[in-house]
Amino acid sequence: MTRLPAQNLATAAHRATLADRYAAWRALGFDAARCPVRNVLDHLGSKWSTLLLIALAEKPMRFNALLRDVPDISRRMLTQTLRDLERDGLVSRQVFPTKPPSVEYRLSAMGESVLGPLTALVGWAEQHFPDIEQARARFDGGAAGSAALEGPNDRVALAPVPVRG
Amino acid sequence: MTRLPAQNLATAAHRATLADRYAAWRALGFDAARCPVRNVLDHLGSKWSTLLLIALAEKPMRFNALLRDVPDISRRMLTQTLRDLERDGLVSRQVFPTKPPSVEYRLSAMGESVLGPLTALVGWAEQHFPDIEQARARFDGGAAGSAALEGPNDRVALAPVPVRG
DNA sequence: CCGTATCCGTCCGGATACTG
DNA sequence: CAGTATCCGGACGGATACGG
Repeated sequence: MTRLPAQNLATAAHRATLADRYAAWRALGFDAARCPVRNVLDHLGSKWSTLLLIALAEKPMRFNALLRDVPDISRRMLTQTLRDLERDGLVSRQVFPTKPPSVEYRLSAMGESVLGPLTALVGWAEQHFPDIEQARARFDGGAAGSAALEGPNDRVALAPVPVRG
Repeated sequence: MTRLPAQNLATAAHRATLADRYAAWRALGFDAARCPVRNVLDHLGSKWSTLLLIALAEKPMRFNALLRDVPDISRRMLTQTLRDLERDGLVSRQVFPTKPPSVEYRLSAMGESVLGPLTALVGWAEQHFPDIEQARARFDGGAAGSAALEGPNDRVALAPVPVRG
């Protein structure tokens, strides 16, 4: 009733786009090897890769600089994540034959091209972070806690679904 | 020399945006609990959540429908991922008191709002999937294989970096 | 300085069987 | 139909020590 029509149109468009791709993936047999979501996004969603891409977005950095900059990462995970990113062609590794040797990591052209979509998603995450924390708090303490706060928003079952017509 | 100036400007803007946020996170102590990337994107990047969001983008679905639709997912992971998405407020769960009971999952308003950024990222993944596969192939077999293919593209170390000024 | 190797605990995630 | 419980292998991920 009081919904925003513009927003509905926008999400409807996104729905259609995604539904089409989803159907296409299914048509291709939905092989894990051929599904971009499972092959590409799973890597990007890995614990540290996004953070590293953002760190490298600022400027090229050396190994120990990254180690200091991303506070909780361990040597092992830094090496491993950088290698994964390098393997996917998002980051390039440049060795300077100094003594002691120094290695610099920088975003490749493809790595820079992902910053756009990534920025959008990070922006969404920041914008909705309060809502998400609120939803989590409601969900976690919700069962035992206040039932009166959310009365009319809880959708109740009114029209039973026919069980597999 | 032959770079595209427009693209450089665009990525420069993204760089600046991300660098600012990164600096802001650092200023806040970089606590894991307060970093949207680590708190929100890690969940979205989880193995199945993106796929489920896309599946639910098409239309609301019931448990076993999702189980059939996302071929490789197990009951356990489907339950768990749906609960996580529900906890974050991206998916709502509606129980119909039929016999046997039926449960329908649908995107919440916030869940629909993520489709935009997600579509962008999925689009990027699809667009660059061939390049990524190529990069992987080069990286995996690259060390032993053809060195002549990529001659002038390999950046060599020319100017040694001063070791911590 | 830039990693690799090793050890080791934790959690992810699949298979199966069972309940309401 | 829609889950929960249990088991179990393997991957994730930290700490430490060592090598180039």
